This record gives sequence, C-alpha cells and structure tokens, in this order.
Amino acid sequence: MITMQSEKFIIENDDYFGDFDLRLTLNSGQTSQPPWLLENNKYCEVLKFDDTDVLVEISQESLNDDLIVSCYSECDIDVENVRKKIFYIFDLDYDITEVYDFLDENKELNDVYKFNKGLRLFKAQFPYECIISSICSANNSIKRWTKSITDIKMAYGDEILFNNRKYHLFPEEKVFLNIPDSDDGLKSFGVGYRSSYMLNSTKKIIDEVDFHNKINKCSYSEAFDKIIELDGVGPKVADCILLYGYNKHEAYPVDVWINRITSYIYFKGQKQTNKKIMGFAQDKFGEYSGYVQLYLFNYARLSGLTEKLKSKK
DNA sequence: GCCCAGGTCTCCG
DNA sequence: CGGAGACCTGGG
Repeated sequence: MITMQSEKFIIENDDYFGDFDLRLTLNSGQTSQPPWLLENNKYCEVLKFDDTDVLVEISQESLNDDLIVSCYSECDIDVENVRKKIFYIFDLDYDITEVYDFLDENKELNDVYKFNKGLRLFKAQFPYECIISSICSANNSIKRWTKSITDIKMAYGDEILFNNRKYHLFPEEKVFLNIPDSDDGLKSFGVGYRSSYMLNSTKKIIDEVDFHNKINKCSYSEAFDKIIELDGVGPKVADCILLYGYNKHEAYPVDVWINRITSYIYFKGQKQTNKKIMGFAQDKFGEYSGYVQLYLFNYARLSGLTEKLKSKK
C-alpha cells in the first residue's frame, strides 16, 4: 500500500496579469496536447518533476475565479514548483495586458477580444509531446488527433495511480521510438500515414544532442528553420510547435482558416498565399502574432465568420 | 460512396 | 517559388 502525499493551494486573479478562463483555454483545440481529463468538475493531469510525478487537479468556477489546485504524489511535493509549471503551461507568467493593448491599438482587431475573454496559450509541459501532437493534427480533425494522442499516452506513458484510477504522462522519445511502425503498432492508434513522420522525427530529435535546449535558445526564425526539417512538419505545424511547445509568441500558424480570416480582414477578402500571410503577420503583429492567431481563429468560429468565409472559398 | 478534417510531401512548369 | 494530386482514417 502506497501512501499518497497531498497538497492544496489557490491561484488568485491578482497573482497574474489579465484574464484567465481555464475551461475555454483547455478546450480551444491548441495542438500542444489533448485537453486535460475532466472529472467531478476538476481538470486532471500528471506533471513531471525531477524527483517525482504529481497528479494535479484544477477547478475554476468561471472566468477569473480562484483556481483551486490539488496535488497528489508518492513523494513529497514541492508546491512552488507545481505552481510554476502551471503558470508556464497556461501562460500565466506572461503579462497578457500587452496583448489587450495591442488589440486596442489596431482598429481591425478591436472586436476580437470580446469573443476570447480569458483565453490563453495552452502549452505542453514538454516540447516533444507538442511535436507529436502537432504532427498528428495535420490534415486531421481535432477529435481524431486528440483521441490518438490520448490512447498513445495510456498505452506507453508512465502512469500514476490515484483513487483506483490511472493517469498517464506522454511517453519520452526513447520509449516512443520503440513503438513499431505497423498496423498493430503505432498505426493502431489511428494516426495513419503520420506514423512514419512521428517516428522519423523522433529519431532526428534523439540523434541531435540537446535538441530541445538548442531550439529554446534560438530566435524564432532560427528555430523555425530547424524545426521544419523534421518529418511531417511544414510551415503550419512548425509554427504550432514553436508557439505551444517552445513558447515562441512570434509564431503565427497559418491554416486554411487563418488564411481566410487574415485575407478577409487585411486583404479585402482576396486570398493570399500562406507565405504572404506569414510575412504579413511578422511585420504587423510581431511578438503578438501567436495571440492574434489564437484569438482570430476562435473569434471566427464564435462570431459566425467561418460560415461566411466558407461560402466563398 | 463521397467529402472533409486547423497540411505535408512530391513532382512539375 | 506556386499549383496540383495523393494521402490514413473516422464521421457526416
């Protein structure tokens, strides 16, 4: 019988700048990872630390309410470290009021925040998880790639047992590389032809010493050139990885929707090439590109703009 | 059965 | 460079 340590703490709205809505952020389809497991109105995930894995449960009534955090582990829990990791994952250590000011200063974007109150980046605790999730998301539906990633975690990730329930981390590179590229291996998780992309990219990451740290130290554009060398990683997926996996806010992932929306707002509805849109974002949005992209995508969905843009493909 | 899903890869002009 | 097709797979 293993005895569990437990700790509890609260994150108040005053502890960070700007708004935060946990539910909205988790369910916004960002390709860092699937949404956290929802149980009894609490969002649950295992976080990894040097000395131990910790099961974290977070609840929040609604926008800007207290975040009530419970943690469980077989070892002693360093509450401060858990808190730091949560701040990183939900970008709470970023002064997002800069983004609000930027939206205010740009008349084309004035209405955008209304539909995104409390939405923040949802980052992966480890970049590798985001790389695989993002590769999996290409030419795929949110529902399908999140199921694939969730099932892979359950099958191959380290687990933590609590209240007779199993919770899983995403497997490390070396473990992932051992999954066979076959119908009863990686392809049994419904990833299709992306399985070889995932495995080849994993191999490249392992083969390059200190891969993640190097990317972390690179500027956005240097990092982009390196990350796009991975298999199954084109411009869109590269930007997702840099934004959600490496916290590079300059990234502006351009998919069909972002292309349509950006063209609609800034190019009189005339369709531009993705490359053109990317360059435009760097000039116009700079360090706020990531949030503008996140908000525009969500804004378009909620405001009914997607339907309008769909018709004139 | 056909189309689509937050694209990427390959080939070609 | 930029366009055209093929592509795993599950759901509508």
